[in-house]
Amino acid sequence: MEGIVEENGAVDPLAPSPDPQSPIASVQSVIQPNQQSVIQTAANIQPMLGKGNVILVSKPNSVIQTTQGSLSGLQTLQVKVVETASDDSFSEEESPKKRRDLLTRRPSYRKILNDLGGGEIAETKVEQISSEADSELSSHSIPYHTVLPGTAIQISGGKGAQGIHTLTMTNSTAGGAIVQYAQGQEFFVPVVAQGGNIGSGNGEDQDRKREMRLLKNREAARECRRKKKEYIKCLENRVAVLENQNKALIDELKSLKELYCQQKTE
DNA sequence: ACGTCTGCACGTCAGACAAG
DNA sequence: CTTGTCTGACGTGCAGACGT
Repeated sequence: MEGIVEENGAVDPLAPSPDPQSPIASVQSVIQPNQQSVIQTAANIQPMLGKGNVILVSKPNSVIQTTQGSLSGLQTLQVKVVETASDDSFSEEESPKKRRDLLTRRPSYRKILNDLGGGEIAETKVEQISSEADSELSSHSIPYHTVLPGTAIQISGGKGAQGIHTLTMTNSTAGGAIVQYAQGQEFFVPVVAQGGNIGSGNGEDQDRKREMRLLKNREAARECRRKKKEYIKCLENRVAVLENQNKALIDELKSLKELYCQQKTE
């Protein structure tokens, strides 16, 4: 099956792209409406830019750019100019909410990173942290319901200095405590009450819920910041690529002008 | 040494949003 | 509607650079 590379007509470079599994790969347009398109592709869709593939662009005279810096393969590409829906093409029936979503709502960093192919790494990293915490606990035979009375405990793994882990209990509440181990990794350990129930009263349950929420939000905030940084790096890279491209185009224009003047005077 | 400034990372809250 | 997630905004603490 032939691959189709379709220009994403969105003006916003942050606009979400379609399902990556889709045969239609998305490339993002980073120019203003009614201007010629600059199509920038990620390296991971390079294989698609081969013979027999079709690039759909919504504007004539578009420039196609790859991160590889080579356009040689594009000679085999077929570029089709297609009519695409403009921003004004929303039907009256389109709900205001959907319209607003499509036009103004900035996609989340998670979405953006997924589009950029970095989402999976982020997901696995988070899961890895949790599972590492799980395995650390189980490997040291600390059941989740263990009461941790001290503020810090050390557990030797039996393999010398490398096996020593420090668990620091903080934010201790009636409902439990947040335990930090290794490098900033932490988890919540509910305290077993006398009767064996987790928590005891309504207020304590509220406290525990609040602690859990704060902990999760803390981690979410960290993750959000990490993604934001990654995203900003991406944008900076794109700026660099576009600046280079702009420079190259200016040079090309210059030489073509010179050639034209030369031929004119002859 | 000391204060001040600046940048960074963090925790928390609030609000928007999505999923069930 | 409820609950959980994401992210902007705000305030705080810390470290390094800089001027005095």
